[in-house]
Amino acid sequence: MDTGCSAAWLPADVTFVPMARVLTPRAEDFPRWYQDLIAKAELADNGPVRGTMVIRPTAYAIWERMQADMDSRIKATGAQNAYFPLFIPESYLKREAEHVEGFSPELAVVTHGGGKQLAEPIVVRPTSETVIGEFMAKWVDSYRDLPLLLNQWANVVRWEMRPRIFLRTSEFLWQEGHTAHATFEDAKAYTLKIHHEVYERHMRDLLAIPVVAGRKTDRERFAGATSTYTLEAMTGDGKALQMGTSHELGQNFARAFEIYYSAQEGGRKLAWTTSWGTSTRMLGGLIMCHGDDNGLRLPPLLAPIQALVTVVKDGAQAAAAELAASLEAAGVRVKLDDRVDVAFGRRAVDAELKGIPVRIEVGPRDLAAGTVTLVRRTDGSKTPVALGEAVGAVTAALEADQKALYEEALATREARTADVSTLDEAIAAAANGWARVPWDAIGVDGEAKANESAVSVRCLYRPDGSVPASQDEPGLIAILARSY
RNA sequence: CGGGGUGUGGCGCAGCUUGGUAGCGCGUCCGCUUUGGGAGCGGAAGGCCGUCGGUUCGAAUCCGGCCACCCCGACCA
Repeated sequence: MDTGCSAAWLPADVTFVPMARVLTPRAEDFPRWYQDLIAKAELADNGPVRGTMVIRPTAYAIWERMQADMDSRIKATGAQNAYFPLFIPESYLKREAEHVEGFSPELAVVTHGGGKQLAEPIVVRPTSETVIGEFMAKWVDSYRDLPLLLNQWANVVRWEMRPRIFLRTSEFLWQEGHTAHATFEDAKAYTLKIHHEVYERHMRDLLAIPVVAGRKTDRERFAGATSTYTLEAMTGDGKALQMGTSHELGQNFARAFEIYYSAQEGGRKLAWTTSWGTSTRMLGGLIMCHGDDNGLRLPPLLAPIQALVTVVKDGAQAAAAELAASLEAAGVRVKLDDRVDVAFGRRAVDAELKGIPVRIEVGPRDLAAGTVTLVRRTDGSKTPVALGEAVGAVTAALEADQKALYEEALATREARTADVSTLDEAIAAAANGWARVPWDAIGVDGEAKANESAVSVRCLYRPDGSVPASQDEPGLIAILARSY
């Protein structure tokens, strides 16, 4: 473990006694590490009902920043926010055959209200295609009403058999977009725009997580969709995690809910709809992608607190407060930790657990030398910096570490991705990471076989990286992996 | 639902085989000393031992029922 003894005022030969183990190391027991981290960094708790979670302020602040970024990107595509009810008549779900079939095993159904049995059961929304479809039908009359671009931030409920905080809980928070278009081409173009310009960029630029953008196989397609696109991230244990998804719904829901419009050229036409979502699962992806044995590591652009100015001990308060003020003036999200009555080590460990990108230690010995100590969470480095250059050093570190985290995640993913050419090789490779294999060598039969080994086809894409229009295109590349 | 396991202060556990009325670590609270990588010492609070019943003079411990949760197999953002 890096005990970080390189500060200027320490002789080079000094070593600290390794501190007590804070988390179960990832290599020893990854699921345990994940749970330890969530508990010790105060990110979340399990709720009283199995499968539910309490998102604590530390994690919620991260979610709020994800929301803010995503929300502005979504609005930039022209969509507007709205809110639809939590309760959906059960009959709505039943209107789209494949949709009910896909969701019925995980529905929470309300049968009683006001002390009486309800005439018609009410479903707690697992997703809102159906209610929104109903209202789109009401609101769309003319081609002039299209495209209709809606988004909502909401909670949804899907009864889960095997819950895991953030990754799979019975209730989670998300944004779900729903749009209606006049033509297939327009619907498709919009879906891909969300897929690439909103989701992929959000994940890459804000979360610093490299994702593979591809198409789901027919087997993995969303219930009721004609095409499902996905963004897959690699977790720290070499599995795959679906970070977001967009669907072309064809005219399935338009037909079920009668979303017709009067066309410019005359006649009554059926609209084409889409839906797309990202959820609090991204918090789990963030932890699993960037976390290390000392805790979470937050990308600076995402971090609610980017820099923590730590007063090491009495006598440095004034200088630390002044530095914090300078950082704030420079646009850095900074917090001052002047709790000198709490042991320094505890405060340092806590900041590391929570993934605060940089810490600036200000102590009497630093000040005597006219410096402060810059500690970077990303690589654990400790560097003395002249007091007058601290603000610049912090902003430079934040900028560099946003990139460094992405590069590290990308390098790790590539190192754990095996290029293979047969199904057997792919299944074997999936034991330790991802397998990249020609889809023609797998096929629907191979996909079924892989599933028997708990390996799934995560997505398909063309050699040039673009998203295929069908899984039947020749020459596609498949990613096979175990998944969450 | 099939297989395996666990229920003991807030958290993690021991005690159970060989019944005698509950203990440890962490955390919390108070005090003093500390403070450059999870501080030390002293003191304190906190538990109907999952639940119901049985055996017994006496049950956390033995017996039976029930409940809950966890892990492994069938779904998903």
